[in-house]
Amino acid sequence: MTIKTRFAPSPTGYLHVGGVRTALFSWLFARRHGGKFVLRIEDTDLERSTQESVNAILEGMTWLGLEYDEGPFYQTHRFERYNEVIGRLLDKGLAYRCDCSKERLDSLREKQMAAKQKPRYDGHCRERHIAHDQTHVVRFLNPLDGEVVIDDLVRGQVVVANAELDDLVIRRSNGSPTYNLTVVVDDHDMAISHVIRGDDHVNNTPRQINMLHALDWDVPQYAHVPMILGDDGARLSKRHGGVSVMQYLRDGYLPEALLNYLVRLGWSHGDQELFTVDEMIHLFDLKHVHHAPAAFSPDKLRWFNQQYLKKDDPARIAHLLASHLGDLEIDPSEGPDLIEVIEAQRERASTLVELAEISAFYYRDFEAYEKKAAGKAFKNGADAALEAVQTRLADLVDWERLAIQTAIAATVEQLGVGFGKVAMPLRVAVTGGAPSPDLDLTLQLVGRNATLRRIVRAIEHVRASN
RNA sequence: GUCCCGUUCGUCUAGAGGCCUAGGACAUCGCCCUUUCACGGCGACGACAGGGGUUCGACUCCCCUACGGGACGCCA
Repeated sequence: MTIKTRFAPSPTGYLHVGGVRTALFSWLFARRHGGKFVLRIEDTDLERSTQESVNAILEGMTWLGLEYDEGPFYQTHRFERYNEVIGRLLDKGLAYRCDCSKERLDSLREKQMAAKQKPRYDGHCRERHIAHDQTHVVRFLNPLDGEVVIDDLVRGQVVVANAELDDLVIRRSNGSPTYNLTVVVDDHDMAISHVIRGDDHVNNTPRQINMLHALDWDVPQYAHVPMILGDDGARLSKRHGGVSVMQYLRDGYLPEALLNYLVRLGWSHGDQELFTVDEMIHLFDLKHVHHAPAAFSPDKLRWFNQQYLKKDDPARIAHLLASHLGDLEIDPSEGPDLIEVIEAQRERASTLVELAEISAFYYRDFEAYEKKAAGKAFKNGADAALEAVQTRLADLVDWERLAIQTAIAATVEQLGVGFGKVAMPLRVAVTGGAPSPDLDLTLQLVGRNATLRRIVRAIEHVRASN
């Protein structure tokens, strides 16, 4: 059997991490088994679907590298096919028209709730044989007896009694087909072998299986993966990661870090935390998908991102970092080599945004000294140390770290003080207090002119404030 | 309310009846490294929801309770 999975979002909002995680699992499963991955846009809700949302989905998939082999297919382009299937169901007596009023349905629901029953359609129009009229909804004739068994690849066997189900609407009064019908038709037409989706769909599965049976079509394999919760255990919301995936791009996350974090949310391979995309593909399986919902942890995502920041190709990071530096109105070509700066700073940041912020001082004079650092470094006497080291640095023929190191050491010896007495004020003078690597390397990268200029500025600052 | 699903450190998780004195990761705290900040290393704290069974033996199997989530739309 050819393995084929799909990701089928509805374009009614941004693409968030929950959706991405489901897409990732589907994609991984297809790749793992040499199958195909389909993208299908479920836009039958004409009211709420928007082109912006479609774009957001496409954009997100591209950013994360979840490339699809077929699609995107749009359900709104397939209404003719859905109607054909609905017609077939009608002809076979497996669906019927219903003209129950909203009022009748509402009061029915109220009565059932009051009687502590599950609210559901009572089949009122089943035998009424309402004549053809486009304004009437069409309902699927669900079996009354028996049960539906789902052999779910992650949860095992799930059994639901048909008595719990009702005759769901498959065509609205405006003529458009509904979700449960379109999924069944599309998954069949697109030859989907494995339906991997969020477990908010388990309740729909028995209905879909019944329709599949009515149509005499094969039932695909199902795998319902648990949902992602916010870090407070409640439903994902904007407060904790429920934002558009593109926000993570803006916030300076690397796509592979997000993917790595997400694959570990609900899936595991022993104790392994770090997976390259290739490893994910080779190791992913449905068997190790956890059954319980998982809470999203921004802290751990940051950790993953830092891991990737530390080991990714600097040239690639440079490319991505440039745009974040641009946001700070910094042009990296007007300063030290960006690759060298990245190699010096990378392990001090968790995101590209942070990396840009702590690297700004290499490219332009900072506005103000970091208060705590300045308080410690700019004590009385710091001006003398700065003056002494400035003199030696100004005399350097070669502006490179070894020479710089020697100059600092000579100053320390000349003054007869501890290394920190010179190094601390010097570091703050040059970096403003930002996290920075070894002093000699830092000064080398900042450059002679900027270094000397900043030392003078610091001397003035110390004298003015003491 | 009814149905479905779930429940291991604060969080993500390992765990397929004896390998569990319950392992790893994030976070937190401490120590080491150190020229700041980090990285790294070492360590500490910290969990099988509760109760009944089954079994020589239960985190693992069964039942009940509690709690949590999902579904119950002419949304998907």
